[in-house]
Amino acid sequence: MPELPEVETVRRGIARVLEGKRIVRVTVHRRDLRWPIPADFEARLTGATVTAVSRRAKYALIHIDRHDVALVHLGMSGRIRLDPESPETHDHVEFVVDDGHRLVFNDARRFGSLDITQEANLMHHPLLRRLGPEPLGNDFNGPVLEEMLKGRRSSIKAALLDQQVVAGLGNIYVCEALFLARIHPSRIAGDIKSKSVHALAQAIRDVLARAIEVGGSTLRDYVQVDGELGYFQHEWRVYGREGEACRICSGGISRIVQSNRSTFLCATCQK
DNA sequence: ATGTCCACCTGCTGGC
DNA sequence: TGCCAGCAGGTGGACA
Repeated sequence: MPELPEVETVRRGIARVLEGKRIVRVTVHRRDLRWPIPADFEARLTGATVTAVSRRAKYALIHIDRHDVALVHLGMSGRIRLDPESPETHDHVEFVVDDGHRLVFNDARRFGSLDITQEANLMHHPLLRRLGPEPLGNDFNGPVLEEMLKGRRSSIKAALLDQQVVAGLGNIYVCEALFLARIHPSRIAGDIKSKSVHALAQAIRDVLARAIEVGGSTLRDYVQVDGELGYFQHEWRVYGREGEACRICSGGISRIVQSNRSTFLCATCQK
């Protein structure tokens, strides 16, 4: 479910609930997620005060006043519910804070993961250390993307899904960004002209920023912390629209399969 | 090194 | 109604 914008939306929701609060109870119902939740996970968090909630790529990072950081990855189906009225299947972990609010981590497919590590080692964590630049950060722009793609012989679609090239994109936003930049997903990454790569970098920033903007609005009512797809899905230009009309040229949106995943594109607009 | 593919797991949909 | 194939927002690790 979650690519960078959804994780950012979740991060904001978590931050509002946790920041400055003391964690009074952590309950793990199931440890065998993508990787086992460490045995000392509960102990290291219980009694700690949350100082900040940040994000790196698709990881939400819960910083506590013990020089530790909890890593939260939602995988494909992970969600976080705030003060749920009733339990659901696949509720794996619960966090209770000192003002009574509860956050519940639910993940049907268990591709998500939870870990805890020392703050000083955070960026050396095996799951974080190889990540490429944050697309919305100051370290990402056209020339940087160009450098990352130089010599790459994979398709641009595959390259953008590689978290070492740019961190946080997934299947939806890669499709959308390539459409905005009018680049065909099958193009060889390293062969794309400089000007197009620069347009692509901007498209990536634009589409992510817009999705966060719209996703964030669902949070205003305090309902979902959650990470359900926000309202941005109504703005999808190609993703999930096979057979429908391109919003630019009215031609049909097509679906192809690249590395066993669906890619959506307009073959007229994207060259 | 780089690129491609599989595996991990559950739930849902559409066709028969 | 049931069954089955195919699909789903991720990604580390095995392999060529």
